[in-house]
Amino acid sequence: MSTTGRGLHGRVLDTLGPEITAGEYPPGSVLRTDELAQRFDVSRSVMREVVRVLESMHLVESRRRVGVTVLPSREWNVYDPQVIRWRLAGADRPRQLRSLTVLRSAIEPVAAGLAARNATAEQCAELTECALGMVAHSRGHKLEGYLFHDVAFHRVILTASGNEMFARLGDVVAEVLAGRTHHDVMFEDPDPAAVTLHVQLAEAVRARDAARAEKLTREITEGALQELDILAP
Amino acid sequence: MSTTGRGLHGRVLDTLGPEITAGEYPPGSVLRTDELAQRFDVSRSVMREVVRVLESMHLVESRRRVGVTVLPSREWNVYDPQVIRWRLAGADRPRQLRSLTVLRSAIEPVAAGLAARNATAEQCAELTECALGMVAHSRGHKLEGYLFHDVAFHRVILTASGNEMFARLGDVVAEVLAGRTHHDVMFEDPDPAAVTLHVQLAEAVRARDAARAEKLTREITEGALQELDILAP
DNA sequence: CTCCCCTAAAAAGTCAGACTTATTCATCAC
DNA sequence: GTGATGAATAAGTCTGACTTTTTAGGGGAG
Repeated sequence: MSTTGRGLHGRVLDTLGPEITAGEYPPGSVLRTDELAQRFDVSRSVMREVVRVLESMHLVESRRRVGVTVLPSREWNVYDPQVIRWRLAGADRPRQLRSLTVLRSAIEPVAAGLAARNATAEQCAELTECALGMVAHSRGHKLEGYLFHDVAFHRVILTASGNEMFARLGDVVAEVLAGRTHHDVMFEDPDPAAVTLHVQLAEAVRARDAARAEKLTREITEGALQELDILAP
Repeated sequence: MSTTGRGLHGRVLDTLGPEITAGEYPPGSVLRTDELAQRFDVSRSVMREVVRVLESMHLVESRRRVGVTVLPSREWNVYDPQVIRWRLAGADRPRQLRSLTVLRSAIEPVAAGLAARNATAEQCAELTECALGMVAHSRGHKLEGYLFHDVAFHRVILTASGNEMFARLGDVVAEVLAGRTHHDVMFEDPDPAAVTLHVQLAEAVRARDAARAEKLTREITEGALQELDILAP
């Protein structure tokens, strides 16, 4: 699941990328391509490709006669799935999880409202199926099964919204939900109220009730915010 | 403003990237690095770096013995500012502008609510200044001046939210607003109601009234949706 | 002494060519 | 028909030489 193909290039990237996003090099630090190539025992060609990719993510900037400068985190492409994974794997995972949960709380209600308007019959069926799966795994420490259906549920909502920007956040939501299950809260069974909300949301979408779908999703995401001790607006 | 530095690498990227995002190569099309290098009259090294970057944006996938395969748009990193610019410059600009405006309508109200809680005194002052600037340029075909202050206003809101994911959408909002002014609607002076809403929003943030700030922003973004004939939820 | 220009050095950028490796496809034996 | 074998292909990697840009430093003119 660590993504980046298995070429030499990918392996170097998967080491250097996390180091940078973890803040191991303070902004303004200068790296030299040749030194990096030596350190990773790869040719300059490979190292240059790695630097180019990091540059396209705005993690670094390469300038002649200067070297490869690490940029401040304000510049980073924080929506790049790769960058998100690297940061979630690093030390400031909690902060990251909060940012993303707040993002969810903004996006998902609107997406659900659109899904209620645009979802196909097939998507409605998938939604119901996922909700039922969540119910079935909501008791007896079946956290993995619950997570699976939860992720699928939210993915369908985002896709069914018909907005590609929303659809592309499916992976982000999946990471957030997985993070919550695996590392942070949720030691026991999920909150029964949350399960009920998902079932009701599936119904609302099927009934084409956009306002209700939006409201229910707002309740779901508010629960997620509270779990992380983020004040509800 | 076309971004990507001025190396050979950047120039090739600025040609090939837009071609791909414009859909000139249907998904599944196979490009060969050597042929591309010939076409652009650059060495394979440079071409490989370009392909690597396109791959990191999930526009293409490179596989041995196969070549460089163009991926379906569903895979693209549509939040990459570079990709956004390329697509906005291309043929499906209108669709793109709609997607982004819907995204705005989800994000900005929540961001404004957070800004009302977190904005510094300095940011409140900036906000007021921007709003006054908008008022000053709201009559007499001073569209450029109006746009400038409008962009600055929304940037401050997104930054003041304190959420880095929101803050990073400043550029996107700037592109959307600029697109609206330069190409699409708005032949005459801006809607006076919108100007008033911005002034009131600046006041609400200064007064730390999160609920009001959120509601006012929702009205602003609903106006933007209506301009593009997108049904209001 | 200050300021400007000129030179030299440093690091990225570019190129060319040789070689390696993985993958696919077609052929052939069973 | 199925499975193993081999050859062809295109990306992947390495090396070394050369170019270009930018900065820093030194020397000369005022």
